[in-house]
Amino acid sequence: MVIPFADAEGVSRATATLRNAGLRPTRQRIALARLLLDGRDRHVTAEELHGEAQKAGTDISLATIYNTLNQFTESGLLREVVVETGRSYFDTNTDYHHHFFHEDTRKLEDIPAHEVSLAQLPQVPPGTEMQRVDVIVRVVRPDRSY
Amino acid sequence: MVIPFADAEGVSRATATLRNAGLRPTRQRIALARLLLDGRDRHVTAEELHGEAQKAGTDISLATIYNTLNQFTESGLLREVVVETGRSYFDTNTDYHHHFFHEDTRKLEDIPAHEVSLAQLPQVPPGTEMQRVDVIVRVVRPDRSY
DNA sequence: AAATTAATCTGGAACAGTTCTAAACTATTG
DNA sequence: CAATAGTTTAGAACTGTTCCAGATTAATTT
Repeated sequence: MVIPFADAEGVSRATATLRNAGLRPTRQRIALARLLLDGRDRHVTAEELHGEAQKAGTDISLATIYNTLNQFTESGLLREVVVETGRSYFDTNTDYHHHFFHEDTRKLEDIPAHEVSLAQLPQVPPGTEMQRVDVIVRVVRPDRSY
Repeated sequence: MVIPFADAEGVSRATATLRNAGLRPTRQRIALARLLLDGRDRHVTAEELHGEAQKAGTDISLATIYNTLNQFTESGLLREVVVETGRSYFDTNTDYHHHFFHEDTRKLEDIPAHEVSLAQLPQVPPGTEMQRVDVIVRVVRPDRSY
């Protein structure tokens, strides 16, 4: 028998994190913060997170999953990564870093910050300012069928 | 009065391009090749291209626009660029290069190849090979409202 | 600690972009 | 010019996401 979220530790840490971010600590947000913001570097889609929450014994509607992922992203607790159309990935690592994208498994993997370096950044178009640079290294498992 | 596609030049060039790519030169593909593959560097969405084709006097169904964009991409005449979920951009420049993405106007702009250089590429995960590296520099028009 | 209020959550409908399907059409081949 | 293999099409279907209006819950006031 699993007692979901029995440890008060995680709950109060999640609560603090949410308060810091200016988000009211609701049952749903606490549960998601505990699943997501526990220090591990992860890349989840809304559907995946929804599944995980179910598995952890918390019923959270998909609409709330989406709302929460967006709110977490807006308040800097998560970072959104775009690698394919039609599917959003949310990264629990908000530090500056880049990604491998496994085209065949559709999984993201962090590239340690120091392993890519941009020797030269372009001058941005007049009247604009740089917001962020995304580097995506797309990899595949080579086809050995020939 | 506009005579659409009156110049035989463009038609035969487009036809040749399509044949080279192993694509049967149909009325629709020729029209799209002429709109798209004329040497200009452009970034179009399916909807935009659909609109352009209409304006040029060619009725092409949206399904065909999608089919054609995908076929052109598969055969190397176009390159797909992913910067936002839910919307695909097709780039007529298939050379190695990177992009600015204007977050506010949702427009892509090429970064000349020599203006970005990756000093160091990461070692790819074991068992995989690098397929492509995408660098997206996201820019915004700064908010001067304060 | 009840009442008030403001924010949040929810299921389901709506939506956008894209792909699928099966029938009609057309370029190529013989 | 008939046969056939490939292509186009309208519309349905699909996927991921957002919107909505009513129900619920956290915070605030009394």
